[in-house]
Amino acid sequence: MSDNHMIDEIIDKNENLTEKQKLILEAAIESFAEKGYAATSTSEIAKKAGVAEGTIFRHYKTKKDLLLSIVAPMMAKLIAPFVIKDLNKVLNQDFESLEDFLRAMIHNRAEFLNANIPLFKIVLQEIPFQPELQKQFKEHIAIKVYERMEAIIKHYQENGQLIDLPPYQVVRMTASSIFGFLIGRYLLFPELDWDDEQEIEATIQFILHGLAPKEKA
Amino acid sequence: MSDNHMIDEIIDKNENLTEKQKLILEAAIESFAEKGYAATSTSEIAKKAGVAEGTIFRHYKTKKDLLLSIVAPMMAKLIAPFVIKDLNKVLNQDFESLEDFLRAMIHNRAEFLNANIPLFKIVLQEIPFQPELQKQFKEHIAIKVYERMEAIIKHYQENGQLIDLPPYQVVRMTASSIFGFLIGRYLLFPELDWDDEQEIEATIQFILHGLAPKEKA
Amino acid sequence: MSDNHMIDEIIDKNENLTEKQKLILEAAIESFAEKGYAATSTSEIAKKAGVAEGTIFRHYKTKKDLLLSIVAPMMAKLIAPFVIKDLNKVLNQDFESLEDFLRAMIHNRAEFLNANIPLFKIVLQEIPFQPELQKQFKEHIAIKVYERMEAIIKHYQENGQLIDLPPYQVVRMTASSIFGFLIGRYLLFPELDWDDEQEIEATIQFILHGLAPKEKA
Amino acid sequence: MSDNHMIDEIIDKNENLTEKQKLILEAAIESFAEKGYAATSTSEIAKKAGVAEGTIFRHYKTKKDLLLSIVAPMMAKLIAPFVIKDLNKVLNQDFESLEDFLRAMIHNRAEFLNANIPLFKIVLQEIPFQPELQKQFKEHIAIKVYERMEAIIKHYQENGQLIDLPPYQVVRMTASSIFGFLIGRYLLFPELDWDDEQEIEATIQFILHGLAPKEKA
DNA sequence: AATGAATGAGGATTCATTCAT
DNA sequence: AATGAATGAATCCTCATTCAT
Repeated sequence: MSDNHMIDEIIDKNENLTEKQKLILEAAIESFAEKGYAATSTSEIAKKAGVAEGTIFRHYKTKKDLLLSIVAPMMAKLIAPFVIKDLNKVLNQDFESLEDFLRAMIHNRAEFLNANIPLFKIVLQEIPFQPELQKQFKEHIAIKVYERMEAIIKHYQENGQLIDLPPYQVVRMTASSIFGFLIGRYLLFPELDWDDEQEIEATIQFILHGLAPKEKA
Repeated sequence: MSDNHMIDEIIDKNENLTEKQKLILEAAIESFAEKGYAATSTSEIAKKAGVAEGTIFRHYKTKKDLLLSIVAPMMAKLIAPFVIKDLNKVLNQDFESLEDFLRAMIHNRAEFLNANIPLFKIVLQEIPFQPELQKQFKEHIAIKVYERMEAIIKHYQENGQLIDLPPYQVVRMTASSIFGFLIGRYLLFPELDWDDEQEIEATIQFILHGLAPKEKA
Repeated sequence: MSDNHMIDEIIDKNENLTEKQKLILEAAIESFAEKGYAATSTSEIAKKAGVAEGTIFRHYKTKKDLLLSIVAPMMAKLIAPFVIKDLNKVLNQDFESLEDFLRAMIHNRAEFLNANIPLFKIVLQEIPFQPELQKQFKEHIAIKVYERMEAIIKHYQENGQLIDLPPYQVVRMTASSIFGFLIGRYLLFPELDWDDEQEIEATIQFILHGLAPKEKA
Repeated sequence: MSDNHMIDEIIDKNENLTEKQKLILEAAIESFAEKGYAATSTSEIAKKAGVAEGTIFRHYKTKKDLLLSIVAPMMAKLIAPFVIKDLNKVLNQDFESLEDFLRAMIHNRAEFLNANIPLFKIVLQEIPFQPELQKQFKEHIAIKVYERMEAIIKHYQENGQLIDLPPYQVVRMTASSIFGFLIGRYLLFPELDWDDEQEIEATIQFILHGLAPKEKA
């Protein structure tokens, strides 16, 4: 809940930024999300932001710089809860059941994404084409986050709440289910009526049953 | 197996196409998949295809035309098995168990995608930006395919093999799990060693358990 | 006389060039000579040539390419008479006296430059800033040409027509005198009335006396 | 010796200049000499000088102003020794022989240029493109200086030390020889080992012999 | 069917200059 | 005096598209 509204955070509350710079970032996020990075022109961003085109380049050396200055903090924030130092401790104390942990995590990240849909779209769409982003993604998500998740998974496997699959499979299946929901909810069919609580609950149950330990005879 | 190798099918075996046209399509697919539609120039495609720049426009009125002529048949083929007329019949006879049906479907589509990764990438990446594609996607996938799936889901729900959730949720969870695997397998970490049989089997079990009907007292 | 009119030769008579390409070269030469390479814009060249700006870049990858395609052949032609294979032979037979040789050379090169003043200006003005040109200049002029001149100088020193200074000094003084005349004549004060024959003759006499062998007692 | 080190004089010792102004001039001289006026940006100068971009324009209304404020005093200093009021008197008393006069002049100007190579480069390179400079050059060099030289030349012609050519030819040949040396020495081949004393002496002898009066029968 | 020269609008970026602080 | 953010025109260059051959 506390780290929602990335756009606010990386833009409005950032006192290092000029007024114009904020306008540029807002305009860039909107356009990149809507038409993609490559199909958005800097003149278009300038016009939307109400600044001169030169102003963009005073603050961001290149157009790609502008993109990275938007996406990099988003990726950092996106994975932040997975890399807080005392995730493990918190875990043992607060979430005795996997179900509660899953529920907390999903709610937390869903709220975060819900508050940052355009940024999320940009990240999803540009990672395949921007090697810098891929590098960041692999280094942070695939390594730091994965390490944490592995520990947590082993913890729940040891106390018998989780099937004994290789951790990466557990991660893949959980992540697929969660992102599958979020992508359907926010990117594919945002115009439909969604009962978020119920959808999340169903997703949690799906994961839990899908990953339930095998019954022993 | 039979409908694999889209690229071959929509290019090499298509006798309506000039030799040059085939070269253009191959070059375009390669470049679009690698750098994205917007970031690929027609002159680049011409060079890679070894044809004159003008030749592209003799066959495709615009660059977008070229994209659509690549993506539209791919989308059609992708969903083909779900819209064959006698899917339902085949179903009743061939797949008494949901597990067998799922296994057959996943194998079939995974092979298809495996044989058409660049095309799959293009579809995934361009749908968000091309309204024409979105329209096709929604009309075909979300409607035709969904109708079929709904029938099949109801069938398995009626004979007690499937949890009693709204069909769209069943579709979402199943699709998430399958695409989650495929995206990880082919797009995110293609360089890793994957034991495809085992991964698919684990995915099937995850879906089956996740969607197993509630045990009745 | 035969190799005058470089502009004609590198432009009008070159059948490899498009009509437009010729217009571009003419316009570029005129503008570069008048305002310098850096201060001439490609849009200006296009306008003067009556072609679209893009046309320039279809034929010359970059603006610098355009410059080099103008200057390189000029430099080659400029030094051509000094590197013809049988310069030495011709020399012995045709020019028994240093005076005749000097007169022939000066007339020849003066006519050449007279016919190519804008190109000569471009060469002079851009060499200090274009490393590629400096390289060409040093490799061709300073080495190939110098070797030839050295042989000729030694020849005239041996038969007692030339002072016994190091060849590079002889070259420097001769070149200074000739270029000094040409620069004054064509670049600094082209608007004055010059009696070319008389000026050249005076220059030749200046060089000859300046480089006359010391009288022996 | 006394008027060497123009850069020092027009910059460091000039108490009218702010500290920042001095930094700007130094940076501008370095950049203009290296890349040419047109190819040097004001932001580059600002960066090299360690001042804000705006600071340049506080002191120099335009970029061209900055150039002129560098070049004009250089041109003035360059010709200063030729326009001192009592050059003629000094002449009669101090330099009975043309040779001594030439030697003194060459040494003096060579030292001056040696101490101001970048400024000299800028003057040479920008005169062809800056009408203001051409005007100054013609008015001062070609007129004031030329008048003095004419008087001196006539003086030495009258006392039989100099050939009876039109003074402008004498000037041209002398100037060519001297500048020919300086350009070779400082601009074309500064990396070679030069024995300055010997080169200057040879140049003087070349001029003297080249301009020696015809022997009378 | 195929070419490739030609186009001119539009691309990202740099420029000299201004002005509020 | 000095700053540096802001400007928008101009920079070089690329683009998708056209058309005569």
